[in-house]
Amino acid sequence: MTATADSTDGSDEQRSEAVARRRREILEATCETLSRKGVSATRIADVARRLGISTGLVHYHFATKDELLAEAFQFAGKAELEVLRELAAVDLPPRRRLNAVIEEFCPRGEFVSWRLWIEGWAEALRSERFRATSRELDEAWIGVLEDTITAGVASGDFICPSPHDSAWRLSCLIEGLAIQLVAHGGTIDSVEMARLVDAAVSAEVSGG
Amino acid sequence: MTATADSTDGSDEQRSEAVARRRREILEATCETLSRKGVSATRIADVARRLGISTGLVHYHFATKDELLAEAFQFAGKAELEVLRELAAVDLPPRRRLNAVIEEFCPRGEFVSWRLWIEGWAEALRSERFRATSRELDEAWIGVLEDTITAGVASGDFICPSPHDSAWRLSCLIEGLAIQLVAHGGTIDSVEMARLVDAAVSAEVSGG
DNA sequence: TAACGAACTGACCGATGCGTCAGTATTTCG
DNA sequence: CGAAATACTGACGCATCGGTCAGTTCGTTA
Repeated sequence: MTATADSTDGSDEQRSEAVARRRREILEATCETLSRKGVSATRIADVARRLGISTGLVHYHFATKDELLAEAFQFAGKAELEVLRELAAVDLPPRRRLNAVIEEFCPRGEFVSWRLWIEGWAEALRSERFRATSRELDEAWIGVLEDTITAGVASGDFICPSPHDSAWRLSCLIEGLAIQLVAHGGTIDSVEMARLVDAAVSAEVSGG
Repeated sequence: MTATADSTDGSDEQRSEAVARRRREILEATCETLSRKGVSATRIADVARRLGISTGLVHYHFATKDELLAEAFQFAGKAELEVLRELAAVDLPPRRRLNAVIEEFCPRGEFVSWRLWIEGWAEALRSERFRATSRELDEAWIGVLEDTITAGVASGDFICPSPHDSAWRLSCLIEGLAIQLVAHGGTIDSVEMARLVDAAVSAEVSGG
């Protein structure tokens, strides 16, 4: 049986540690390549070269290129979800948690992840697997935002008629601004973005 | 001299009417294909087949595939800018104009244009020309929104401390929601989107 | 240490699709 | 009308790249 066989579930547990590590290496290399070159320009040879392995080995672990890309995107999504879970577990006062959540969401540095999400949206137009991953990630983000706002309303820190609606609006606002920052490059900077987001946050959670 | 030579400016004026028409046909066919299949899966043969012409003829009018795609995207952008200009020229009371502008912006029907814009954002990550077109379009949208809000403030219909900021936020909110609607498909519908946008509009233009 | 299977290599095959080009049809103009 | 320019065809060359496979290395177990 080849290592590729059970790729439908991402569980690495019962696979040998070495294989799991190799798969992870390949997925990470794929994500980096994906972020720099985009879906269509990413070659299996790029991924192999980056790791100093043969293209055959990539195919040994991942049946097809589509498989590899979809799984890499999912891998990145899961990593982000992990960050989210940790963020949700930290015990902070509502206002500070909301700031932390939004801070984490907004693009920073080289935009590696955000370039991936933007690629993902375009890919989601045609690929079921990309769409599912992208949706899942977004829903998780909105969920964390909503929970945070709801907690703040319960504690009396926030006034917000519909945490659900506010979470949706804030999440979408941030994504729209991220497009300007990451894809359009130069229309706004992170400071300007933070300013616009902060104003929206204030409006959403303190009054109707 | 071939028809391709002066493709740097898009001016069709001094070109023969027949050639201009042919170029337009090809660009329109390319936009449709682009919207359905995406940038990387669009083949010159697809465009040619759709028009019942040879691939050679496409190359006769457009030097390379990159050229063709970039110009098609720009063509779609210009068409949208045209709609904007008309919208801005209509004389309506501020509230109704704002509604009309937003109505026009939000995704409808088959999402043909919106699928194109989403493709464009991903492409803008690497292509200078796609980035320029996409930016230009976005700036125009924000500009129309800002002008409309400013007019409403001047007439006393709106209360808005910063039409500029509000226009940015509304535009980005709509783009973020469009991703959910068009790319993620099924997370929300147009009615839900309209509801979320309306609430944001009310918050932005009637109070601080 | 022999043997077996898993991990890995890299050359190769086949498909695909862009761009070219020699040639053909059509229009323009002297 | 004849000739030159323009519009157009479609087959072909050529490069690219995904996926296969025969063979090699490595680790593990009897």
